[in-house]
Amino acid sequence: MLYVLSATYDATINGLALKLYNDETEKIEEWIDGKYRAYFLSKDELTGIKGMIKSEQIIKYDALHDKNVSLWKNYMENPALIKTTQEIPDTWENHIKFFLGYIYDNNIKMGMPYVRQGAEIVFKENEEAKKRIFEILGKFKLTEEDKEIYRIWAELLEYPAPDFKRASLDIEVWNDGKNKIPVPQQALNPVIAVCFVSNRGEKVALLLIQEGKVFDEIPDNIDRIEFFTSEKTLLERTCQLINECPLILTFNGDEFDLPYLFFRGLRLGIDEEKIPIEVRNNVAMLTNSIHIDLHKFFFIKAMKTYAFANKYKDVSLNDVGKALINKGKIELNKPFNDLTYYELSNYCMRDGEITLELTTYDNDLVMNLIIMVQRISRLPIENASRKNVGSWIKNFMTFEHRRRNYLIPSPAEIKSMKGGTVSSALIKGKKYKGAIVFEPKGGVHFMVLVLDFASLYPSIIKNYNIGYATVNCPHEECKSNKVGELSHWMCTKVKSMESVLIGSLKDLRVSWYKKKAKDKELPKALMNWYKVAEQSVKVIMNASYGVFGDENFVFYCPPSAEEVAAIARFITGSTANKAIELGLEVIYGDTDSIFIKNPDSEKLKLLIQWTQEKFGIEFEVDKRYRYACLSGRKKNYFGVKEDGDVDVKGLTGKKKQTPPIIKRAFEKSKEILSAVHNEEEMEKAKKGIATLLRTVYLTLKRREWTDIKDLEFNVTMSKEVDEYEKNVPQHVRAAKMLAERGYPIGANTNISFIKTFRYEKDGKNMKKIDDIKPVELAKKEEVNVEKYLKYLKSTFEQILDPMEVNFDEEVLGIAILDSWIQK
DNA sequence: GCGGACTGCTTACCT
DNA sequence: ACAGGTAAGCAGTCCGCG
Repeated sequence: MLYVLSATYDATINGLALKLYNDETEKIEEWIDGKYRAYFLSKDELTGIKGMIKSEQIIKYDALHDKNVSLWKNYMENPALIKTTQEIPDTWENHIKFFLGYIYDNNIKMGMPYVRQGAEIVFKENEEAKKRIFEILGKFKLTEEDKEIYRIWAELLEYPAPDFKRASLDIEVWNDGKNKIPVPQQALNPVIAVCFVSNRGEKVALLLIQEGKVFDEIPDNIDRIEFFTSEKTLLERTCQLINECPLILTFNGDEFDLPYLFFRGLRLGIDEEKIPIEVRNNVAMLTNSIHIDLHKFFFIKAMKTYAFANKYKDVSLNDVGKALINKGKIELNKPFNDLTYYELSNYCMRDGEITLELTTYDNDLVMNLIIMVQRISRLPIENASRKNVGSWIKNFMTFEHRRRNYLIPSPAEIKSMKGGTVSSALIKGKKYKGAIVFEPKGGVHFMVLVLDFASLYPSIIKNYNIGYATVNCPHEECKSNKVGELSHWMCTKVKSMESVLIGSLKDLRVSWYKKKAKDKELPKALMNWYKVAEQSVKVIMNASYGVFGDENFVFYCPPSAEEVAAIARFITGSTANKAIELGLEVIYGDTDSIFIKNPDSEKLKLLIQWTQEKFGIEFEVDKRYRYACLSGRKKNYFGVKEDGDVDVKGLTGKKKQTPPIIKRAFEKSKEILSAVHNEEEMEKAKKGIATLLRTVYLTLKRREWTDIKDLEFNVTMSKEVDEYEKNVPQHVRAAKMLAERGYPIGANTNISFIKTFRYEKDGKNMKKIDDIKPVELAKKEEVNVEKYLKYLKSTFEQILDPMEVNFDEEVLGIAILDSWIQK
């Protein structure tokens, strides 16, 4: 079968080219269509437009005004010419990319199986999947119109995907260790090593023979090493291997490996046509195969937080590898040039292995996530794996407009008709008021239940018919349909597209995929597939409300976003009030959750019943804490589950910037706290933690740490050094020091620094000044121990305060006494 | 000229 | 280019004092 992975505009034929993956030959095939012409719409008949081939009159439904409109559909010679029409007033749909328009108008199911039929390709149905879809649809009571949408989603989610053949590619470039990062566009230094690792078991290293380098033992984890005396031949061989593999995976290949190969190839006199790499703005495409840059994929914020639960902190191969497959980069202590052939190929091969395995671990989870996102978003795989959720949602909503023959409104039209927000945010600079967070009751609470609303925001979008067309709709009779505190009203006559698209995905997830993902009765492969489906939908669900409040989103609609948040406050707020009214003890709650201490089961049942009936949203016990320890600060607590698992939320000890010496103490405290079942054991735990902290305190005080790296703060520098205009934070100062010494420092790098001090002349006296230094430059004597003790204290106060332990008296008191006795 | 109070910036977290 | 709400620490500024 042929899986549609990619769609592009091909200027040489002025048409569309699809890339299809053949799962029998494991090769990419091409399919082209030179007939399709892009078009735009206009209110009036237009004449004298350059490149216009023909026009016809059509009818579209205008959702903003809830009426049909007669428009002119103007076909254009080529997509470049459409751009020139964007400034003409009363025109629509001239921002749509050629290949996306093609996908919409021809209902190309991206990522789905097709077969050839003569010159055409047709969708290949799968009987087993069809049976399951039938079963799924039976679970819902739906109108015919809605049923079709559920069916379309279910089809995309149910059809199996093949085990795609793929290989990772990694290159190493000559470097003399002076910390200069090689610039791809210049490609001054030779490529000395190239590695390919495929999921069919092949591991190949291409090495450049260098003068003076010793031939040592070849690592046994490599199938094949090919040595080259000429770099040009090595690159030609690389191109050949790229062409032979349908999918090429890299980590940062968009910005480095592929452009480097391309420009280096040109520099060595290889014909541009013979290099199968197309370097574009921040993206590198392959002519005959498909390139997926995993750095881009793991950088997608929604993926990072919702699919991978923030397990990796910075998006580096080392960090992601360690976090997801427990495999990090090989640490080097000398420049590439000084490595032996063995060391070099081993290093390069490891990077290649990590890159490949990131897509194969857990039954090809990541590869399947990419395919699933491609299907739901209906984007070419290169776009789906690089673009953020906003692009996914934009694309499937645009698709749905074309499918229903709706006019796609311009962002300006939505904005001018729907206006702005009416509430004010608590945070300066934000557009509207968001979620409610209850004041936590600080202290240790035994037996705490956490109840929450399943997919609260998507459920609100569905149940309250939120959308750009339905919020503050043009009908007089809808104006009284208000919920919560805001003045916006929702349409009672027309269902919003958002409520159907997002509501159906939510329904499918809640009543099918969530259960099936855990169903051990199912064949293993199917259960795994369901896990992927469940996760992909979750990622999209969690972001679905936010996009409506993002001014860059094409269907940006501030009142929609604001109304969703307001209804959520209303729902969670009334639920908490009802709980109190029933005599339950609410100790905390955040956005969609409510923490109840030791509830009476009858009262709890009543609350759940009341809530389900009143709001029609699943409200259930999500977690049971043997005890929860609330620091008294919002978004800042830990809870110990019945199995002893410790859930830590927002505490400083868990933050990535916290120095390892303090983090380790925090982890040990978690172990101690995990064992606590009652008040008595809690008393013991308090003593255990005090003893633990005393040790850390003394280690710091006596400067007895073994490695200064234990003291480093790890902070991400999110911008370039010179973009910090308002002030210069500590980590940026550290970055500057490193940059001066030639270290490669740029945006999104992690900066490790030590808090230090120095003396400065103050008249006749010397004055102590707080300072910082990059860990690479800091010396033991300079360490500002006082700062670390302060940080230790504030980190642990978050758990000691609620446990009624006084840091100074009960922890330091012991420590001071202890150090006095020892002297 | 000094130092505390205050604001704003930045990062990392929560839902 | 999803959203807003919160904690914490630091940079820089304001302001009263004298």
